[in-house]
Amino acid sequence: MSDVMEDYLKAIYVLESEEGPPVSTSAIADRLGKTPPTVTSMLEKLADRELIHREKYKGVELSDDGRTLALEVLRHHRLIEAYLAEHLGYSWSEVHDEADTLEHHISEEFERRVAASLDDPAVDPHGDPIPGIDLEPPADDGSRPLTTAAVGDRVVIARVSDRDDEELEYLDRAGIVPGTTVEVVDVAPFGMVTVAVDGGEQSLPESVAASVRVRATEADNGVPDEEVSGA
Amino acid sequence: MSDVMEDYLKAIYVLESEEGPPVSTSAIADRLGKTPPTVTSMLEKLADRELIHREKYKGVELSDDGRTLALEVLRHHRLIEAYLAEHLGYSWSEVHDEADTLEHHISEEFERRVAASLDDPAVDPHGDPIPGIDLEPPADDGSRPLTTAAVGDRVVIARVSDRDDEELEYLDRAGIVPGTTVEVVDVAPFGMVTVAVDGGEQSLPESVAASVRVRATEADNGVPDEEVSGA
DNA sequence: TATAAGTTTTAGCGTCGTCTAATTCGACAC
DNA sequence: GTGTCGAATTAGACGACGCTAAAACTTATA
Repeated sequence: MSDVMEDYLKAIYVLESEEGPPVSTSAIADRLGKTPPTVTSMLEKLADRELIHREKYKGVELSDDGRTLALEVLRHHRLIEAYLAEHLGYSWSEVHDEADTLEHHISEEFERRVAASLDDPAVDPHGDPIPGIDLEPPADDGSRPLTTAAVGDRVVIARVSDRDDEELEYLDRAGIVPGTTVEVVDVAPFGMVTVAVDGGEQSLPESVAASVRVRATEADNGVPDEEVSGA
Repeated sequence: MSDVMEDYLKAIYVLESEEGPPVSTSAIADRLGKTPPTVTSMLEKLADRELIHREKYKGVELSDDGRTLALEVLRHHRLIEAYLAEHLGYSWSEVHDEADTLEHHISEEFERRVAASLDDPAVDPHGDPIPGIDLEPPADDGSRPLTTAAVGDRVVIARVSDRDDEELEYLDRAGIVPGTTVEVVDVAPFGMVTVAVDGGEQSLPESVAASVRVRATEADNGVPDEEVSGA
């Protein structure tokens, strides 16, 4: 397994979680910053090794082996993020890039020691679940995108996508961090969501709001109380 | 700079310290486990980038740029070794392999934070000097190979080469660790050195003794008191 | 249902780092 | 001086991974 293959598997895993299988060639290409032909040829190799199931022109899906490998990389990534924040003083918005490289280069021993020194954390600094040592897919945490909340909802920030550094810094400064409780004060027709946090208000464009996941506050029952789209 | 190039530069740096320039193609090939033609072609690339000076059929020598790069990698390596031992509970004989990989994959930020959390250490767990942030070559530390000591000398273990895991484990168990004071009780004609340590005695074959470096104890003046070989 | 638009794959190529086999070089002995 | 032997380089190949341009497939639409 090369670093590169690990990156493909991780990308497919995340895309499966976001959009469900099958995952398209172009979605992978976009996420990894490669051209579609490059992705096609790597998908052929992954299929040869039976890490994915592939139907030409249709898309791919992780096999059990591929999923296990993807979860191992994801476990590395999130443990490293947690470690950097906890023991080396990184802020939660800085850890992603460092972890993205290191995840491919640590030993099992290192993984064990880092996990132990953190007391086997369940989530990373962005609120994303850390796969366990058994490499089973983490259970659904009941969070949903902020874009599905309705005006008046009081919700707790569960996770913030770690894809974009600048966005993260912005949200950090705005006080929108995992664990904070916010109230939705407005949802504009073009998807802009405004929340009350810390006495102030913050408006988030749809693209950003979609990458913030929330959970109902303890008072609520955890089920969205609006229709979410059709259904 | 690829990982691979960094490995070549580091190897050339170490070989220059051990044997002085010029460094031969085959010495590099041996150290890195590559074939000589492979090394030749990489040396051409390093020379193109002016990281080394090269005379065909003669050997190579680091340029100033190349040396700086080598020292940066070495700084990473030794800082990581120190960090693993100090903060993650690795023993000093286990750290080498992990550091050998990670040294190529950490950011400047990570380097800074690790150095700070260790309070800018001067040596790694094997006793090897850690190049400073200025990337100047470390000054001679006055140590010399144990093979140059004479019977009756009392010396302090200064450094133990980190090349071989098993050798390291053995020396660790024998109590031959940086900082220990030992007395040389015998030097056999074929190079075997026997030292008294901890009330017991340990005999080391020449190959091992050569990779252990010692310094005079405080009582001494730091200058070898025997002729060392010709000179 | 025929065609256009968009996606995916195929074809063909370049670079990097590695190898083996063949050749050339340099140094030392005679 | 010349021959020989070990070290180094050249020649030629390969696998991994990336790209662009062209062809093929899918799907939506008219």
